Amino acid sequence: MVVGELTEDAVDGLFHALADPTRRDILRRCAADEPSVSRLARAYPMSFAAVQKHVAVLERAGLVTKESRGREQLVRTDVGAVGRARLALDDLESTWRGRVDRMSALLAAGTEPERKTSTIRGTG
Amino acid sequence: MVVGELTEDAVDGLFHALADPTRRDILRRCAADEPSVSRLARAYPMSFAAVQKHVAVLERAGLVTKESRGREQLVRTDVGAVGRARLALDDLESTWRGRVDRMSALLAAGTEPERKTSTIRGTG
DNA sequence: CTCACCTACAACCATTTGGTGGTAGGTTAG
DNA sequence: CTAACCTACCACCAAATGGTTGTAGGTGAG
Repeated sequence: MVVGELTEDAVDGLFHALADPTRRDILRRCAADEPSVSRLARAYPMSFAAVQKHVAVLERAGLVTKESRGREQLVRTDVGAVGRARLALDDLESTWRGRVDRMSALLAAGTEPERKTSTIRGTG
Repeated sequence: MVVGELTEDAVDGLFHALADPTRRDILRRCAADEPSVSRLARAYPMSFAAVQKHVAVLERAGLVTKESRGREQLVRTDVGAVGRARLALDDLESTWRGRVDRMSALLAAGTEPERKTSTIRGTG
């Protein structure tokens, strides 16, 4: 039992969303700032609709959330969602690492001061 | 090997290769075992050529290696490569962790340590 | 109200992807 | 040698992706 919350489709969407440099840049921008979609769009050499689609892909993957503020939609990166991608990698690795190694990884994570500000929630 | 040498293209290839359930399953199989391409192909409800393409995608991403043994090509998962994907996620996270940390410091020094949703113009 | 702006959504197009089959070359067995 | 097998590579096709433009609706300012 590893990532019970993450279905194969969810992992597909997660990695697919991450497999694009524009989308990864959007993630960086919307983690440091909280721009509207149109302001985001001005940062890239493509149309507003194209950026809108990228944001939609990220939103479907659960990597960003949108918050209505007036006539704008503020986009913000869900920091914990990247933790879900990490869990998907853990799940992959656990296959060939075995349970003992996995447990030691958990122990190592416990002894080290991991980030507390980004709670890794399996619930999406 | 320094891992900071991950180019954007490399990250693209990594995540794209991981964004497919068949390819992820191939990774699991070829980490536990070291099957030939044809034996691998028999495990999936698709043609040999299709599986061959999936293996090629994984190989280009550096996730598996092929070893010639007679007339066969044994496929094996490069365990360290998944670590590279993890580092790509680390890179993503570190970007905004640093910036968020800096912004928090600025906010703490200047005004109340609340979110930046506090009044922007006027004091309300 | 009008005007400007932001957003969502549709239609459309070029390219890529994921699948198919077929063919050619190399290797092991008989 | 022939036969059987494994692999690489080709052409082809349907579907998805990434981009474009255009249109319609909602919101804020004057």
